[in-house]
Amino acid sequence: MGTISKALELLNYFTKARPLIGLSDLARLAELNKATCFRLLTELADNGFVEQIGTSREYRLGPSVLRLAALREAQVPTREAAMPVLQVLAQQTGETAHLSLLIADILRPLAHAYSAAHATKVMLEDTEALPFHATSSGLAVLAFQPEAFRNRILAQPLPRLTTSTETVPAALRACINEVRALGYAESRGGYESDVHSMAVPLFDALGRCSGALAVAALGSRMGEAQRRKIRHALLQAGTEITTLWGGTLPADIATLWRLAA
Amino acid sequence: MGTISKALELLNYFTKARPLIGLSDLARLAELNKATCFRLLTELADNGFVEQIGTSREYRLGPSVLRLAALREAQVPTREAAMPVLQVLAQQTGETAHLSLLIADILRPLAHAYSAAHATKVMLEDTEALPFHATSSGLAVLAFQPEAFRNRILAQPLPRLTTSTETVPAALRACINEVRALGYAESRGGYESDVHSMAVPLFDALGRCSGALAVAALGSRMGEAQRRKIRHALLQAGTEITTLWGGTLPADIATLWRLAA
DNA sequence: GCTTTCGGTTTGTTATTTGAACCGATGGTT
DNA sequence: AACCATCGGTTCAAATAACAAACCGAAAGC
Repeated sequence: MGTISKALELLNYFTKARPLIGLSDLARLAELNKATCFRLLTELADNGFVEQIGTSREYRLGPSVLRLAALREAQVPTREAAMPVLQVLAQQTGETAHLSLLIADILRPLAHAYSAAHATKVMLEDTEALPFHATSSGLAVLAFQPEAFRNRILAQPLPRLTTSTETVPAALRACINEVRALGYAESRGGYESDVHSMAVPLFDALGRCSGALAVAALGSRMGEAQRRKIRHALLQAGTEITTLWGGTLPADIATLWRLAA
Repeated sequence: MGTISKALELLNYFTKARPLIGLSDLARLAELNKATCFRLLTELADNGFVEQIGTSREYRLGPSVLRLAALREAQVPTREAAMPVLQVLAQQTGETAHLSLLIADILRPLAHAYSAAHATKVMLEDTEALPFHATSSGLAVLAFQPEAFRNRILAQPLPRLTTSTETVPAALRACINEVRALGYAESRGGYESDVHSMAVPLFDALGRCSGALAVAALGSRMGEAQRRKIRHALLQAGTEITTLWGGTLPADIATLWRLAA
């Protein structure tokens, strides 16, 4: 791995749950030599990608990312365009809606919207990456990636997160085929035991699946009527976001979604 | 300069006016060998900081920056917090308000708001960096930096952008002293000949000046009454944003602003 | 006051980065 | 159709920057 990747990877250790990291900590997390980590950090800091917080000497993400993100959104309004649709989706279904993006082989939540309908809801403030094998979003994305990508993911260790987590590659491939046949994915407690979720893939302008849109509900609220409602809202919102992104649904998905709607 | 800085600097060449850049172009812009540039770009692409646009093979900013920016805003709500204040400022003054951040020794516009009051307004869609010596924002920031920083900037070439641009370091130092004495900066056509602007410095939680807030007006509309109005609105908005940032105004500035308000 | 850990620095060794030349493909010009 | 320039991308010896371990002084815990 090159130096640049190492430096950029450092940025990934900053999370909502852990916004400040000290040099030694970060070196340990990234499994780097302290001197190396220091050099990487100072160079990142020189460019405004991290900054040091006065007294404690810890590091946090810097202001450079703001400018770049504003630029990216201006050119490809990803988050901004999806946000209102996400909110409507949460409100329509009464559950938590969230959108994830496939970035460098990792599926990362980018935005979410909560519903006020229930006192209990699925929270995902601190989720940093969604496991492909254990979430509906993961399966939805996996189903529409090149075979090589799927193989790479399924060859990795697939941790059993709950008693319901499917961890057998062959079984997961069967799930994935089903996702392709249905046009959406479903997970019943595969990630957290009492969370039931449904997801649809999202496509970019080149027809590649670049993310997923999901609704995560408490398992106890997930009756057949609710599933139908969620599926319907999800397919509609998925179409909408893909359109807003200037994306194109693969013909078969477009057909499936139209029939189900 | 290290490899990381070279790579991160590549990201700076993407602008609103130039969102897509080809390999050879970028290599020329950054004055890098094409092979080097290619390696940097692929590593950036591996991490989602740039991506290649299908057919044309040009590069653009990638989705990674979105995630990082969302994280940064969650911890330090810079842009989001300032935006509404900026809009009010534009509306109150009837002119263009903009906010810039000091990032790695460069003053970069981060957000702006236009007023609907006049058919003619100052646009700054494509501005990527504000020269310190020729803009009110630049002078406002410069006035509250460590002496070493000022020296560094004033030792660089100071291009004459208009006939009104002040380019003599000694004269600029006098201007800067005046800015410190007044608590705000002013530029009359130093950047663009028919644009007159006023700016105040913004401070972070450690009392360091980390940016500037400015109102840019057409010179023809800048009478004494308008100047007073802008100054008043600017000082108020500057106080507000600094507060929202959890920042602290230096005691002397706080006094100056209170007296002028 | 002892020990650990912190952020940061120094050093010689090592491995990565670099840049000129080179590809095949593409697209305009004559 | 022959030509030429330029594109994105690749190769490989030479140069340079990254690396790990040991070391600092300062602060914190005990």
